[in-house]
Amino acid sequence: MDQDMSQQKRPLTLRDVSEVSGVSEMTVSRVLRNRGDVSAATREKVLNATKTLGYVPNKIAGALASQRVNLVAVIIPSLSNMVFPEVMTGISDALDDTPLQPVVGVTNYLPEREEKVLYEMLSWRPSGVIIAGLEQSETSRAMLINSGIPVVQIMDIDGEPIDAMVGISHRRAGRKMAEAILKSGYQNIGFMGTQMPLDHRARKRFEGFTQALGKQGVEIMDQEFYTGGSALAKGREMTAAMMERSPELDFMYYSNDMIGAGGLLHLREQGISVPGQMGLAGFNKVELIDGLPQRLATMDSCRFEIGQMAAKIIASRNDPTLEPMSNVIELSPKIAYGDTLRRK
Amino acid sequence: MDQDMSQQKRPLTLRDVSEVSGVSEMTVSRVLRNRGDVSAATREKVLNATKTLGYVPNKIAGALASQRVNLVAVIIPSLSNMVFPEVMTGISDALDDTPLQPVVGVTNYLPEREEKVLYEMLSWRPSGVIIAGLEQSETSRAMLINSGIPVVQIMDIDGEPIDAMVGISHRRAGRKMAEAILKSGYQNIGFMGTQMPLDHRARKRFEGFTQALGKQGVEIMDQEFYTGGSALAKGREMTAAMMERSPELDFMYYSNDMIGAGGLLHLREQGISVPGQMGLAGFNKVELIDGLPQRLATMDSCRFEIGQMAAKIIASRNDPTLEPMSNVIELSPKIAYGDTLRRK
DNA sequence: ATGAAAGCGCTAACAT
DNA sequence: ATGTTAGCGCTTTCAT
Repeated sequence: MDQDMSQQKRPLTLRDVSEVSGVSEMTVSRVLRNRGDVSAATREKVLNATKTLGYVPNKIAGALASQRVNLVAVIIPSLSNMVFPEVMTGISDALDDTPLQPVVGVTNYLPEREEKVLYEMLSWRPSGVIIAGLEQSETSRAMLINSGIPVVQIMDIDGEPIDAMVGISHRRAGRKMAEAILKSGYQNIGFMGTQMPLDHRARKRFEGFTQALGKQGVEIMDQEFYTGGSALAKGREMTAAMMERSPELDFMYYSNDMIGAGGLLHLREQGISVPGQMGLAGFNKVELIDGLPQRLATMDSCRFEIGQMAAKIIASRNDPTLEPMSNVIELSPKIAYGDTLRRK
Repeated sequence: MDQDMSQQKRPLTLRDVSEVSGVSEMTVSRVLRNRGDVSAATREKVLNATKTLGYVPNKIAGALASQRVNLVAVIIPSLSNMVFPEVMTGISDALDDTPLQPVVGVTNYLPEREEKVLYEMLSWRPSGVIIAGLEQSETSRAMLINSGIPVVQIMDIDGEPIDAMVGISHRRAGRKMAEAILKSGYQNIGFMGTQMPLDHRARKRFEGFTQALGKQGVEIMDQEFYTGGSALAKGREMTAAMMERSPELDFMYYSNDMIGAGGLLHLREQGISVPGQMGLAGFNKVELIDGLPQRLATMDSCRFEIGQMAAKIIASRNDPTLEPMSNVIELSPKIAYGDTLRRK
């Protein structure tokens, strides 16, 4: 029963499989990669050997030899944001029928972290890079360009891509929401969101929003920005404070659904009728808040599709048999009116 | 200004840096890794060369040569579960002052996916594996044992580890909650949770819970299990259905905070007083629901610390200068009574 | 303080 | 259908 347990430490190599199965390393390699013609008999032998030995190939060596690494670097600001796990799901989904595998790096919204993570990732020579946002540091841009690796910037398309980009126009999203709100008859509008410098996409939505209001002669009546803490609680607090400050408000636009949900809960507790006395809208369309007493008006940020398309671009660049794809893909988010933005 | 742009494709190698800086590849390598003695002057020259060239080292080659890969494989069932991103945060936190880097693999709760992901990960010969749960398939266990790599199983300690484990006892967690509920005077208890086979830890909590109730002669009065969908909405629906079915209930125990939050919202809308008429408790202590009208009673699952400790174990195994650590670390979750479980 | 040689475990390219 | 030969770009070890 017992094998020779004398030294269990050295990892197995192709050579070991070769010896056990009695064929050359090269043939073993062929079997393992389903390459070239191998007779069913040898194939069998080799597979048996790998199984009984418990051989796991060494991709490090394989990658060095073949100059090919089937990894896609995915660089995102955070995992706790709801949004990014869904992007990941889209990426995994699209990569599932390719040999490519995603590897995640998290930057915590810090440009310096981004540079470090990117450097680490690039040092593995991945087959592609998917990175959130259009605004990277000069250093990061230089690294990406220099690498010669396919790069897809995601989430945002308001700007110039390094290579390819797929996302939505946050400016347009902000504009569309502003127009819908005005059209519904609301006039006294407050805004709540994340502290801007941290979040370019929220900033762009805000810019689009105020711009579209301005075009119709409306100005934001009140605004407030937060950082950190539980978004639900923050939404609650900010909404309370803003109601206090600006009682004439008849609409609250939130830069994300979670703070919007907090606001909604607060208003309902106060007995303020939504969307009658007060309209509300958020952004992202997160499933998480689906069980609230009312469905918050929002706008889909298309994150699953974004991940999917980005991954498909990388895949197409790495497989000449695939259709080449456009380098700029704009997705069009639609307004979900829910129950907190009355329809005109 | 322009360099020779004739061929921008070939990635730079140590050799390129060596030529530009006028020192041997070996010395360049030393500088880049801060190894051995290098004069300040050469150091300077080399660093300049790497900077101007934009050289990024090739870790594939480095890893093959040094037989060392500074990656830690982290294998978790899902990213959209709230819980796991926090584990990741703990891991990153602990790894930040080491040369190690986490790489995430997601299994979607599927044993076959787990095997595949594990195989892929192991083929990169990481310095450690952190994997969620104690129950892996035979194949997965064999791979882990065979690999000779340090393995830390996390989240759960009710069982035998392959190598090391850090987590909480979910059985004990279930028991403690049952005892607290009974002590508070509730007697007619309903349970809602995820479909069991998918989630061993929820199952263990349930077992501990019913066992502790049984000890005091109490049986679960009603129970319901769900899969998929928005947890908040599910909690709402299940709670409504259960109230209908079993109007005598005076306590609802939820296997996670999100469905508990849904239940809470539903009950409040129905005008049922919590925790007077009905007590509630969840599990996990997720910050996400902090802004609800009442704080749900819950139990901290210690996920940040779990990630941290697991990462520290891996780090200590890879660095002989670090203190060796215990292979079994049990964390003790505390009950947070919140506003939905009255204190006796 | 610096350099030269060997080889990590695979695969590409060429035999046979 | 199978085997042989050279590396891939680094780091280890040993010289100098």
